[in-house]
Amino acid sequence: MTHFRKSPICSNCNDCNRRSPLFSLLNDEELEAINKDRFEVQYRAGEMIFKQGSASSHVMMLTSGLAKIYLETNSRNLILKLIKPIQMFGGPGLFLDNRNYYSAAAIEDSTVCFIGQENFRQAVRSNPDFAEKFIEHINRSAIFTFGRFTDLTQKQMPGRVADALLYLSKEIYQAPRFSISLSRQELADMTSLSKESFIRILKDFKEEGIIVLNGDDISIEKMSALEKISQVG
Amino acid sequence: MTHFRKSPICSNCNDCNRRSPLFSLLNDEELEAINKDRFEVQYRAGEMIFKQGSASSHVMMLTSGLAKIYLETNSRNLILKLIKPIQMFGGPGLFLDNRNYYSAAAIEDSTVCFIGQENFRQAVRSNPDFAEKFIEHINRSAIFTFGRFTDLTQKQMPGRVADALLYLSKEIYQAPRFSISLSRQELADMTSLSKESFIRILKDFKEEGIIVLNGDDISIEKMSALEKISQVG
DNA sequence: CGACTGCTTGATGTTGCTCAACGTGCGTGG
DNA sequence: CCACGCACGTTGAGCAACATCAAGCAGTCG
Repeated sequence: MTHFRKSPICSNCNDCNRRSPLFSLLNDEELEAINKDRFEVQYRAGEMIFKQGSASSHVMMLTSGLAKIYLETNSRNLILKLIKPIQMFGGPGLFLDNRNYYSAAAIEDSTVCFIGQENFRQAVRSNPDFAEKFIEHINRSAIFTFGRFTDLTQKQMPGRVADALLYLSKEIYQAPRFSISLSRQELADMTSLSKESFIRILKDFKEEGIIVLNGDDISIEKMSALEKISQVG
Repeated sequence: MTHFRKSPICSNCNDCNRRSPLFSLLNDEELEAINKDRFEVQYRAGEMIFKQGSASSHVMMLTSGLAKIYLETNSRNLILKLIKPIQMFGGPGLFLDNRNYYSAAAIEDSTVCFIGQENFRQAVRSNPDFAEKFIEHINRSAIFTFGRFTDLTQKQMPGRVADALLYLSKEIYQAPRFSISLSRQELADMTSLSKESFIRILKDFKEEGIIVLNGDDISIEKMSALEKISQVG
């Protein structure tokens, strides 16, 4: 089960400060205010962090591990993006109705830092640079979502699988070889395909020598071929 | 062609001020700053307002007419949403790289008010209430996009066509009967269907007595049936 | 009157899902 | 220790959903 840390990994916000471009804009006083009732929670792989529709009272930072942000629908889950350290998430309901418009769950064992919403809001109000940077962050998310939008509605199976592999390689693991901690179902949820279809395309890529596949270990052998497939859709 | 108005429809921002919850938060001085180099452009139906990828130097308000916001892809266009008076658009690249991440075009003859980006930015910096409200606006857009996302990836044809009709009826025309100013292709672009498929489903709805269809005139006869179809997908 | 554009309909082909079966590893209880 | 259940991954077969292609039709503009 989840475990509230008595002794947080970060004793103050300076760690995040060093690593997150957003919080480096706050002065000591503002950081102190945010630091005051900040707390951390640890999650085991598979555990839900928050659920779509529930009340959202905090802004969150992932400080270790790997998490998924996903939309829940009648039938399926749709993974919008993955979150790795140090990234902020939990935004959309903010300043609105304070509800979560997507769900989040840990994929690997993870640590999440919770920042009180009122404190965050106060920082936005008092510090224009911080506000601007935050708007920039939201806009970047929106643009990312647009990209996903066109990818998922316009491309067909091979293009979408290629997208997922490239995303994992370039954005998440930042290497051409990596060991995936997502299940096949979750990989399918990233592409809005059935897991059977995802597996089939993966097999095709393997047989064409584009990737070497061994269980959860993937090595992209022909990066440019994969990029080509991603482009043509 | 487009026509730069020497004598704008709004002589100052008070009109928008009255109607847009966002600008009502600015004081006279801030409004004056924004008003200073504001200008209006009129577009004829079908004309493009700005194009995906181009530089974005202004925040825009639609003050009359009807416009579409759409993503351009290799093959098709995907209409993200429609804009009616008085709504703001043109956001995502703001505070980032100042580029447009979607295209906009007039569907009916329209008037657009252009607000200098630097002036807008200054208002965000100087007025925390305005900043908050603007963030709220962006977040609302993001949430809307999430909804579209799940609708387009999870529902099949009848559900998507029902969504489009309900959107037009409830959000845009705000009546159960309306005369559509979008082409069949544009309606299809709202749903990410081929225009043939869209037409076919429309015909089905007509034959089932859910709508009365006469060219571009649509009357929704069985609203609850349509909502049901939208829900089950 | 002919060319053109947008709408509609039918016929045909492809894509990708569902379902079912089977394999494999892993934990649990006898 | 083995037997069993269970979750996950893999593969194949059949089918539903949707796109594409082609043709016809009405309105419009020169």
